[in-house]
Amino acid sequence: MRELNERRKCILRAITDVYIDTAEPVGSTTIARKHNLGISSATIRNEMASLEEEGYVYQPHTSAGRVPSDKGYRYYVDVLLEIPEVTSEEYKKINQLAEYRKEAIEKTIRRTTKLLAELTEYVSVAVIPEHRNATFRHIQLVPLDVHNILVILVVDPGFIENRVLSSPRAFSPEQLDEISAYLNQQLRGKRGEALTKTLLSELNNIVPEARGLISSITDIIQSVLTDAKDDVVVVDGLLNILDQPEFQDLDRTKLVLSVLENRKVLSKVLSSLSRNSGLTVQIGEENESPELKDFSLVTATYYHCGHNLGTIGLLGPTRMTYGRAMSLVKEVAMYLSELFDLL
Amino acid sequence: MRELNERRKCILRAITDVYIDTAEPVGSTTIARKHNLGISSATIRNEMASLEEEGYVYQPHTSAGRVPSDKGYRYYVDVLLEIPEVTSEEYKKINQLAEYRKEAIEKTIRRTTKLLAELTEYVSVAVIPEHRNATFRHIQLVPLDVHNILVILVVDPGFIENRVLSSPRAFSPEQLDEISAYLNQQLRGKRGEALTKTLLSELNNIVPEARGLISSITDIIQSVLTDAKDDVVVVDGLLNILDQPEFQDLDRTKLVLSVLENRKVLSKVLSSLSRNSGLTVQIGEENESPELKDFSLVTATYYHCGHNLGTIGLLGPTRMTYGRAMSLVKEVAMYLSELFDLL
DNA sequence: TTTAGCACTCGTCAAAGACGAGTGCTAAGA
DNA sequence: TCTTAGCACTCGTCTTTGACGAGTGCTAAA
Repeated sequence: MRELNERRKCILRAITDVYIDTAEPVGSTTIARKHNLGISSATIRNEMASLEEEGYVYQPHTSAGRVPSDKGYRYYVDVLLEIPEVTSEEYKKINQLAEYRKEAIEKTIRRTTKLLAELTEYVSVAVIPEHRNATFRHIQLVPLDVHNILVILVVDPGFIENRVLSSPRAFSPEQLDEISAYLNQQLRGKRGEALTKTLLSELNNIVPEARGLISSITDIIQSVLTDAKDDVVVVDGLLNILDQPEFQDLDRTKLVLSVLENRKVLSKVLSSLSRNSGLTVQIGEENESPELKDFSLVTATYYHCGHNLGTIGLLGPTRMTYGRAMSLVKEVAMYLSELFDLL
Repeated sequence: MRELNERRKCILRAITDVYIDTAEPVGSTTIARKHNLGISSATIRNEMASLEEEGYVYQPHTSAGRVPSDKGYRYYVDVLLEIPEVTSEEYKKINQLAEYRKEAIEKTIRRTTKLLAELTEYVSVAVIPEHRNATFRHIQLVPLDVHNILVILVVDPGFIENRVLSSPRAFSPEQLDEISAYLNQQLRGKRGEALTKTLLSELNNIVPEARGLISSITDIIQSVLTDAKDDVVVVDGLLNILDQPEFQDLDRTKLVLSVLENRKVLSKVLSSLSRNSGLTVQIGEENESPELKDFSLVTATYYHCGHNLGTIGLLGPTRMTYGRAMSLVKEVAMYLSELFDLL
C-alpha cells in the first residue's frame, strides 16, 4: 500500500470520520465547510477522484458523495486513527465486573460481553473457551438420594461442571469417597490423556462393585477435558444493530440477524481469530465469512497465566467507531486476563 | 356474552381462520367462495355488519374486509376452536427432551423453551421459578486450593448453585466436613427459616475458628433459599416475530423487541399468571401490560409433586394459531411436570 | 329473508415530475 | 503547474397524481 500524501490523508480521514458519524455519503462541500483545510471543494473533488481511483473510497451512485471502502477503512485504522483512552466512566464500569469474581469463569465472560454491548451500540461476542486445554482440578461425588449422584467436576481454569447420574444400584458414601479420592489423587493438574486404561482398571479393582458408575464418571471427565465440542459463543446486544441506519431494510436485517443468531458463522470466525494474539480488526471482506462482509469485527484475546484462553470482541457495521471499539475491547480483554490470573 | 346463532358462528370462525392464515382483512366474497355455506356474499355482508356491531370483528378502514377483535378471538378460543392433538412428530421431539434429564432443572427448562420456539413461529417464554419455595437438600464444601472454597448447594427441586468463596485463612478438609455435615443434618428438607440464630451460634461453637467462613456460607444458603430475587425469565425465538407479517414496520418492531428483550414486562406478566393453574390464554388487551396489547400469550404452569413450580408459554400476535399453540404448551407443561416428579 | 346490482370509499401501486445534492469538466487566475 | 469558480449533468428521493380494485352498504326485487 503506497503512502498517501498529507492532504489526501486529511481528506480520507475527514470522509471517514464524517461517514462514521452520519452514515451518509460525504460530499466535497461538506468537507470544505466543516474541516477548513484552506482548500476549495473543487480541489477536494479532484483529490477525491484520485482516492477513488486508488480504491480508498467509492460512490454508491454517480451523483452521491464518497463512502470509504474496506481498503479505506483499513488505511484509516492502520495509519490515520488515534485510539482514544477509555473514559473514566467506562473504566469504572469495567472494574465493577470484579464484584462477580466469585462466580465461575463462564459467567464472568457473559457479564463482560453484556457490558461491552451496553457500552457500545454494537453486537458483542465472545468465545468461551472449550475445555480442550483444561486440566483436572477436583472431582466431588455427592449422593443426592438412593439413586442419584451429583458429579461436580472442577477444571482449571475455573470451570465447574455439574451432572447428575442416575444409577439403579445404591452406593455408600464411603465407596463414592474412594472413587473420588483416587481420581483426585491421580488426575490433579493432568489433562484428559491421563485418563488411561490402566488407571481405569486399577480404579475398578479398588471398587469393583461400581464398574458401571466408574465408567459413567470417567466418561464425564473425558468429555469435559478432551472432547472437541463446539466452542460456546456468547452474543449480546444483538438488537443493537437494529439501531444502525444501514439496517433499515427489514429483509436484509432479518438475514443478518439469523446469521448472528445461529452462531455457526461466528463460532468459525472467532475460533480462527483466537489463534491470533492481541487486538485484531477485521474489516468487511477481510472477514473469513462472506456473511460478514458488511461488518467489521474488533477482537482481542484474553489469557490465563500467559495461556491463550478465548476471544472477546465487538461486531458492527464497517462504519463503526473503530477507535472507541478498539480501546474498549482491549481494555476489557486485559481486565479479564488480570482477573483470571488471580484465580 | 350472548350466544351467537349458528350462522354467525360459522362466519366468525371463517373470518378468524382465514385471517390467522393470511393476515389480510377478510372480505365477504372470500368467505362465500372458500367456505361454501350455501349463502351469498351479500348475506354474509349483512351478518358481518351485525358481528361488527356486537364487537366481534372490525374494519381497519372503510373499504376493507373484517378482522377479528380481541373479543372475537376470545369467542373463537372459548367456543369455536377445536384444539388439535400434537402431531406424533412433535410428540417425539418433546419426548427427546428427556435425554437431558441428567442436567439441572434450569437447563431443562431452557431447552424446553427453545424447543417450543423451534416448533412454532412465536416467541417462547418461561419463568424459571425463584427458589423461594425451595428446600435445602445438600451442601458440599470443596477446598479448591489454600484460599478458595467451592460451595455447592443443592436445593429441591433440582437446583444446583455453585459459588467460590475466597478466604484469607486456610481450613482443613476436616473442618469443612464438620461444617457441611452439621448443615446437612440440620437443614435437610427445611426452608430458609430453619437457618436460625441458635443454629448459627451452635455451628460457630463446633468450629469456632471458621466464624467468618460460616457466615459467608449461611449467607449463601439464606440468599438461595429465601431471597426474593426476580424470577428468571427465559426468552427464546425472539426473532421469530420478525417473520410475522404484522411486524413489517421496523420502528414498531424495534419497540416490541426491546420490550421483550428487557424482560421486566414479561417477568411481571408471567409471574402473575403463574398463580393460575392449567392452560391460560390472554388475548391482546386482556394482557396486564399495555405493551402486550397486540400480542396473545398462551401459558401453562408446570408442577413438582403437585406443587406449582413455574410457567411456560408462547407469545405471538393476536392472530396466532391458538389451537396448535395451546396443545403444544399444554403438552410441554405436562411433560415437564412428569419429568420433575421423577427427580 | 335472501340476493343481485350498483354507487361509493379508500388503500395500494406505478408513473411523472420537481428538487437538490453532488459530481466531472472546462477554463481562467495565481 | 496547481487551484478554483462556474456550469451542465446525473441520479436518488420525495411528492403528486391518477388508475385500479377490493370491499363495503344500500336498495329493490325475488
